[in-house]
Amino acid sequence: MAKNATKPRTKNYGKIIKAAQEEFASKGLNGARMQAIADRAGLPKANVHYYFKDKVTLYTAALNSVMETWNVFFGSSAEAQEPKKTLDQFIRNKVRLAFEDPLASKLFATEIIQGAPHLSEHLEKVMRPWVKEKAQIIQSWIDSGKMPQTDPVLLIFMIWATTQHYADFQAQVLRIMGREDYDEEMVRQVSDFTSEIILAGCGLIQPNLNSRKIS
Amino acid sequence: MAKNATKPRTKNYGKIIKAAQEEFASKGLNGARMQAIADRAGLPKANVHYYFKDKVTLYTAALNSVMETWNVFFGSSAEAQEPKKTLDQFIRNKVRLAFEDPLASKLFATEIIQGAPHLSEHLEKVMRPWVKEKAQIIQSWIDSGKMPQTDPVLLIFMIWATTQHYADFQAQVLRIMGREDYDEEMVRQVSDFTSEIILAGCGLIQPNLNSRKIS
DNA sequence: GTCTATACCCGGATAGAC
DNA sequence: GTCTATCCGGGTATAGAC
Repeated sequence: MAKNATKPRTKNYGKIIKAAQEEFASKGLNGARMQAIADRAGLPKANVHYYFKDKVTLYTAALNSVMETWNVFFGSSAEAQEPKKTLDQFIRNKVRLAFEDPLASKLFATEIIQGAPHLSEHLEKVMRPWVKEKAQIIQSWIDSGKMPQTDPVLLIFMIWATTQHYADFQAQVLRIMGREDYDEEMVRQVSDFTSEIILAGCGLIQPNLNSRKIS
Repeated sequence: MAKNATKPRTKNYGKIIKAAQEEFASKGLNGARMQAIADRAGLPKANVHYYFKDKVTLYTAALNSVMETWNVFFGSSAEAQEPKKTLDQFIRNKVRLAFEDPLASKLFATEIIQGAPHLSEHLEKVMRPWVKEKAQIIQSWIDSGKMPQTDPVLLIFMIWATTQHYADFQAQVLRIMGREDYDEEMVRQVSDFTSEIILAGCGLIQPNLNSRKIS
């Protein structure tokens, strides 16, 4: 992205971004403290301002960093494979991401809830075309008789909502299930459950092949 | 809640709570401005402090007000009816609530994302037992052969996630669909879609009875 | 490029008149 | 009970030494 990103400068840059993601995700833009970010990064506060001129700039950078990561993950996920396998893989990837990097999802969610003031162009320029493209793939499956009629966009929303829930509402999920933390076993169970309900809901598989009770 | 809530005092009380819900939902606890809340309520700032001694107290009150409303809605929703109708009704009620009062959901979501620091007892004392009770009802349906084996708790999470998505991620949904606002037609379509996928996913109906393309 | 010390402002809270 | 004027802490941002 930068022209000469080979300098040692880049090292701190990354540390600050990561610290910022953590702080912004748990406190929001206004609740976050530059001091706290500096502490997490192991730097004096003024140093942070040296790299990022102000709070909003840093916030935007942290947000963009998350969006880039997500794009790498889901950019060219599946071209025009078979629906069952493609949707299953997509759901499992999203569930894993939610459990492994909940902060990214929380940061994004907070921004959207507040009306996406710093992300509106990204929604328009990146996410909207992305959804359009994927929706067309799904539609082509429907048209060619590979899956029953369903609204592709609402289907994508449903997958997003269900998977991100485990990242964004982590505190609620853990409290209600009486757990301290997530573990690998739960990733598997949520993946199985979510994939199964949605694929069966779309008529791609028969309901209830291997559901298990969890709580 | 108050002992003598008959005084004119109650009028402002309500106005402030409502104003607070709006402000906190769109800005978060830290981003919200007492001045802005006062303006929305049409009162001088000091007046707000007369009724609520500080910002956190007001925030908690706004949050509790939302929780009470939700409890009224979903407290005794369904005893031990038949699964198909009960789940369908529950989903449709939640969708409608999401579209009609997105602020309540946003306020709640922001609080949970940040770790539920002001809601932990409510999660423990109210929501956890609520889920436990509903999960038992679902389990009894499974045990009596009225529906196939599924994890009741994950099912509840899925319904919450999918429905609340339209409230919390309103900005994203509208942008991606290229819409300006929600309307009655969309409430219907989302209700139909969500109910259908989930009921079919649980094996309670056949997939795709009346889906329609929306975008 | 790094860090300490500080200026400045914003906003929550209150004192005190009406 | 209502409102104006003000105080004061906390937090962003920067000046300037190293």
